[in-house]
Amino acid sequence: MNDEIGRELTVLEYTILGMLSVEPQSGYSIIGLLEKGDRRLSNSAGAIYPALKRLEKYDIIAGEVEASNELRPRKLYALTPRGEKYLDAWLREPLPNEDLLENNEIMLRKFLFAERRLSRAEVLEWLEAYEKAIETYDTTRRLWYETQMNFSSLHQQLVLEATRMELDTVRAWIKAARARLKAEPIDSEAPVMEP
Amino acid sequence: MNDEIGRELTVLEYTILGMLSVEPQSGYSIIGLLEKGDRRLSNSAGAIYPALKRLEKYDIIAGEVEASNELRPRKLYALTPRGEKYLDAWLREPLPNEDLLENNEIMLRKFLFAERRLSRAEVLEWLEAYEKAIETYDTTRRLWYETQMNFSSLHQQLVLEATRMELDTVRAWIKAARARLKAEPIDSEAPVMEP
DNA sequence: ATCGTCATGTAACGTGTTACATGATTGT
DNA sequence: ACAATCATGTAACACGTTACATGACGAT
Repeated sequence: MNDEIGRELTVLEYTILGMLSVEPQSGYSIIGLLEKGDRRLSNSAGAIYPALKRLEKYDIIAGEVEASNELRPRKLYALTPRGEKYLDAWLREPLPNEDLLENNEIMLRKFLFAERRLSRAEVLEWLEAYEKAIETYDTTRRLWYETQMNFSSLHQQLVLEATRMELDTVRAWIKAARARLKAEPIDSEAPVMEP
Repeated sequence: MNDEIGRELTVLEYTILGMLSVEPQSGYSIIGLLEKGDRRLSNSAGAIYPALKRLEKYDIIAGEVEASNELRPRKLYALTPRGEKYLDAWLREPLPNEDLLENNEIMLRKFLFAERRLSRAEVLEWLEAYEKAIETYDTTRRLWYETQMNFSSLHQQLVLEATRMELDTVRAWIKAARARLKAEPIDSEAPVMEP
């Protein structure tokens, strides 16, 4: 039982942890979820089943064959206490100063899973941190290409404009999300406290 | 000299082709370009140099050591005629109906490289096709989650809202880009015709 | 004299891709 | 009877990551 894994989990692995945190899943059901939802992720048997085995080996998830009275037995995986720690650490992890727009999908995934794992206050803090990181990202980006703007061709200018628009969209979303979260009453079982 | 490679080139490989289409580059200079620009791509020596060797093996690019009078020799790669065909085929490739938002960065990269490879008319057609693909993407997406919206939690609703906003942004950008391209006069050497 | 930059490369490793294998069940 | 779906898995392969190796040049 190694306490240290020695590497960061992959996005796929964290996503699996997030899914399991909502409800125990089998390999097959995870594939289904990935097909419907996240298009960027693998969703192939050759990626999922080995990932589940790895996570089980690390004692991050635990699999159990569903009640044997079932005719078609599936192996249901659930988070171990250690797995919950890993998931929560990922959700609370400080935001990167670079690659923010590039990882916006991952940010949204984290936000999604945070609903059940973090308190409303923590989520609001997280959004605030995200907003600040976006500002930093934006100013450095502006400084960089203001020097180069003169040389830019038409297409280059348009691509830069696209990233600017995307940044503004993320900013607007964060603002809206914060407002929504402040206005809306807290869900019944949002921050689970029991073991 | 295999005429068929037997696989699709990777995004990194196509990006290298695009860079070489603007100007011959060495492995080291490509690393520099990737560091400054595309954050999502590898930019590590262990990825670039093997990729260049692969592309050279396929006769898609050709490397030549820079004038030996130079003290520090660098191997400059340029597109072969075959490589130009591969790049142009990629740029003209029909757009996917799925994964559009997920691949928006790739779309922008294509748009960037298209400036020198496609005619203004072709670029406008491409943008039109992109716009249509976005509409299809949007309607199927709406249909899908209108059925599930009732069950959505607050965070789920906000994530869906985020993707909706991103879609609108892409739409708005396409509109602006088309307008700009129609208004702006054509660059001097936009579609290069000489060998 | 040494450090940072320019410049090209290799080796081990690991995740994800593609394709295949297996078998029971449900629907037509 | 046959196809599609449920369900789990394996094997070959390959790209990218990390780390290391090498060496010349310019600056302090």
